Amino acid sequence: MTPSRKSPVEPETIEPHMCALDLRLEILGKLPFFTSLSSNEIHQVNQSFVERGYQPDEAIYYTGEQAERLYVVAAGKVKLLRHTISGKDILLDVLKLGDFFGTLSTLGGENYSETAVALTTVCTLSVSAAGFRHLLEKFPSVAVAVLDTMSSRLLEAQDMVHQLSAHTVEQRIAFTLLKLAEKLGEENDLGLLIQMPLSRDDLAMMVGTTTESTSRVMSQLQKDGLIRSGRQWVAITDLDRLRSLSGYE
Amino acid sequence: MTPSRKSPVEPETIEPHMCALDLRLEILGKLPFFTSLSSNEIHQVNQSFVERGYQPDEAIYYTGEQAERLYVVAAGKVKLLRHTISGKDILLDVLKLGDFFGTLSTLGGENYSETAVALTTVCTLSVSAAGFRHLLEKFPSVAVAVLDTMSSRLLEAQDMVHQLSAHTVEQRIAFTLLKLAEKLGEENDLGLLIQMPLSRDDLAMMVGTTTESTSRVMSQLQKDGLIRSGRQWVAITDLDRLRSLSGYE
DNA sequence: CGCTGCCTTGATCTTCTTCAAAACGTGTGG
DNA sequence: CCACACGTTTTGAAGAAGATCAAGGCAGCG
Repeated sequence: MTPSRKSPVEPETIEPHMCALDLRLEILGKLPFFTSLSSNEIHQVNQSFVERGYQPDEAIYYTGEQAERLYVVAAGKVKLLRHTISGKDILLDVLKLGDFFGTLSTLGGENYSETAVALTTVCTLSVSAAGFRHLLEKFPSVAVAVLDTMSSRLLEAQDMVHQLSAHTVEQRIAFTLLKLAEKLGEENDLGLLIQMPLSRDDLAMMVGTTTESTSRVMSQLQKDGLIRSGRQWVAITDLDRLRSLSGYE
Repeated sequence: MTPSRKSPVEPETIEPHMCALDLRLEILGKLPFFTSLSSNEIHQVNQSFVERGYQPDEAIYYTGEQAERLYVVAAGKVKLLRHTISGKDILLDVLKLGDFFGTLSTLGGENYSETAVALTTVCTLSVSAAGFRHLLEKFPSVAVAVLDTMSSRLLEAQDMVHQLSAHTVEQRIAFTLLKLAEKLGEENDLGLLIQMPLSRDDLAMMVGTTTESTSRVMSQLQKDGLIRSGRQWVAITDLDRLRSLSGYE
């Protein structure tokens, strides 16, 4: 049943030149924050940003560290997690090209509330809290754009709360797969493939359950023909049924 | 055991004059958004706001309605809820004097993702999305303040996700009581009293469980001397033990 | 005083976790 | 190219946590 080849997920390869100047400008210009700016202004903005690369599984920052910077994903994928005393981590979000993370507070002096880890090879652009505040004050339209982004993030988090408190593990997994597909989905011969290495364990951390429970549910979903999945990859084959399963209005 | 008198929670009485002009200015001036403005500027801001009163249990807006306004609580308390198909609502947050709700998106054209209901007699000040956008562009410092507020809101929502996915019902109730006490707590002879009508059912909706489970946990907490509680009210008598129970770092 | 909500308590049943072990896939080094 | 080794995934069985169903109690209010 399961395809006999290796993971269909493309292993993101990033060459050193990928964070080069022209690329940077293009990436910054496409950020929702800066779409309203002229290319000249983008150039100014670019001055404030610093680039940096990370290897898979390398941490970008840890929970509790002084929150000093705002990051933007310039290439690759990043995951945000929280730890618990019991060692039962939870995975808050997965970020791709153009997503930002770190601190949006312009005050500084706070701590990161989550840990950011490179999921693939990653290149980030980042700006200090003070530098960001500067940008906001210089370009009021940026502030408005940031606000809009923030409010949709807040909505997402509340969706998550909603989802966690009122649904079964199966429903939560269905919902999470749909969300991931929306963000990282790529149509191919297997179905709608989620473009990231995604283990049962990752999924378990996202929906707040165990690896075993996740495995059982995934097996069932596969048997029912809603998904196809193998080692660290998942593709959706029946969006409609998955959606109705998720119980989301 | 239980005090023989009626609920110790003050029934918030609001006189018609409570939304009067001078009061409005005072309230607006105290909002985190506007603390940086001069009293003259506050006067300008005030022009954009409209006031309105609500009775307990009256809806301010419903999920799915066109999201056109940003509200501020000028008096009383407001709760935000989400509905599910199964009728199992969840309670996202309780708001008090100075808290804002509604839409922060300056775009308009979106829908409210939650329902806002007056918990007590309530007076709100509100501004249209367009009017708010106007304020942001006129006073850049406001935008920065709004952002900071937003980012702490986002953190709260993520805390909630964290809490829901990794903890037992008992821990979640302990945590929720602590959060409510932090926001609405008032020291008195019973302990740290949560100043709002708070039923078992409300709590259940907040932690994503049933009325019965909540009742069992609350009885146990009372027996163990961590809280005192009666019909629609809760007071905390042992903060430390409650905190350690909640399992929150 | 009796009605209407809230709150409590018990018994049963479902869902999910936990513990344990085996099967599988992938990349590695012989 | 094969075989081994490691991490991932699967499966089973026992147990715990919580949901559900069903009554009954208690407070406040007309």
